[in-house]
Amino acid sequence: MSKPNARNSQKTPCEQCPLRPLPHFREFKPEELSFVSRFKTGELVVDAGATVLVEGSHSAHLFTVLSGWAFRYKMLEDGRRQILNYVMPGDLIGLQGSLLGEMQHSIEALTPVTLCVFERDRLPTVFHNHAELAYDLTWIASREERMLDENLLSIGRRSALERAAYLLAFLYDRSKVLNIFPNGAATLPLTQQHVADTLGLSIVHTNKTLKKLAEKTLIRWADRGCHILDDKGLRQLSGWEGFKESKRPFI
Amino acid sequence: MSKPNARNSQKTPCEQCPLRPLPHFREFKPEELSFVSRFKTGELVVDAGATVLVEGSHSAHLFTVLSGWAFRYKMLEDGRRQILNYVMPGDLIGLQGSLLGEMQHSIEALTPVTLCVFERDRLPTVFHNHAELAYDLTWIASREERMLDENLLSIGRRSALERAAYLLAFLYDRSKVLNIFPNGAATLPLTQQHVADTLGLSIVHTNKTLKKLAEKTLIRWADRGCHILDDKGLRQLSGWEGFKESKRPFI
DNA sequence: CGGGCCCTTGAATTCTCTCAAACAATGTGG
DNA sequence: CCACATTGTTTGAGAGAATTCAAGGGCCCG
Repeated sequence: MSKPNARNSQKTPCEQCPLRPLPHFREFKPEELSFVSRFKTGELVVDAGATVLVEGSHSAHLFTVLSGWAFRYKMLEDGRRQILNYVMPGDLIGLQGSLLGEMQHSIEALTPVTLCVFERDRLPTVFHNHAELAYDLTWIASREERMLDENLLSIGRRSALERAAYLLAFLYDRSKVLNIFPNGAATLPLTQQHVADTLGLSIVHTNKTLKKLAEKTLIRWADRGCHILDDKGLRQLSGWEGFKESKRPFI
Repeated sequence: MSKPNARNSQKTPCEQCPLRPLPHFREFKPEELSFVSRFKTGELVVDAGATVLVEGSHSAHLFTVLSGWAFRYKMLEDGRRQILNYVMPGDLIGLQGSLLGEMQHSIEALTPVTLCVFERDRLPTVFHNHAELAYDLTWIASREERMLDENLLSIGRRSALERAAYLLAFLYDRSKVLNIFPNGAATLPLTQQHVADTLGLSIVHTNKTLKKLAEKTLIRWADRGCHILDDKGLRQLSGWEGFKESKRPFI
């Protein structure tokens, strides 16, 4: 486990947030925006591979991902690891598992990540003075549940091939609306070990399964990442219908 | 899929709620109690085996379980079923998956179930006028996430025997604080098919796995249910530490 | 008494894991 | 620039886990 190597940098005002103009996110009223801008106390930059939060710790902060990818995971005592979900720009970190109290999972950066930092102990202000934002928080928690439900269905009941196809389609679906693939070609910044730990498979079998997907020209694995060639084909193979999500809130 | 066979019966006032006095739940202020009592519009009784909510439907209601057991599940097109979580007295139904919009999962009663009914479209009132209750809603969503995280870890990374032990310990842990085992002997009202669909295993292999737990005198399967003989042994075998939960809110 | 539901068991097959080894790409220190 | 270590990917083979198929038994209820 490497050190966070965290640097507090100057703060990007929320009014100039590069994510907020995206059509994927709901619009904010000016007063909401100004409150969030005051709620945000700083920024945190984390290296790829570094740990953002550790299971069992108490974190005084909530984070919103400004850029980069990360993942949430839990481990068993003997080292077996299960990746629970992935975190991308616009996602809130720190709400999952508990509002207060110990973190029930760890978070690790997959790429260099920039985080907006919020003080957890100012949450009551949100609930008392900003009902719409409080509603958004619950909505966000509910969205996370929906993803976990899907992942649970997948791991529990889909075959290895369907599972892999689902995961890649899922990550593609989430990321494509975030304008993070400038050249158009979607590359997921994962290793096969991450895929294995998400699907609940061994790395050897994961490799053989991904190879089958590549043989069907649904994906191509290269340059330490997964290139999505045919997202529709992946969804079809997995029997997953994709997200039915219009605009979503983000804080 | 059988019909709900739902009956609206007379309403138990929240002031006389049999669950609220339990030490497991946090105390309510009088005004919170009176608001919830007005928020509650009725009661619904559902037979064992009946479907409470169906995936894809729009439900105008939220429910709190007053008595009985149920479970949330999702299905693939070809009929494979994954049970996502169980629902017991004090649990809120209808928050998972989406605040508004289509249900993303179905719910089925395991025993006869009595539900307190709330109007979903009065949720904004909660957020605007009852910040503490709004906070509780988010807390409840967060608790559900924690359980889903644990279940995901279990299905993804635990062996069949560990998984079964975890599930039974988990259900026992949740139910023991609810005062629903009057005689002291804990019996979980499940069939082995339910266990199989929760663990992501076939029914045959589930049966053989449960038999091993019985041989270790951790459980006894009889009378259409699972008798917990040694919950500490189950936790130990599964490597699960149990809930670290003090008082919890409920609505 | 028959039918349905649930539990149980055995056997063959399929899937997935572990072990083992090798290769490619990258980065580091000399 | 090369030697070397590290990380990530690939492949084969044997062992182990879990599935499907098949059949039988117990119990409750109409």
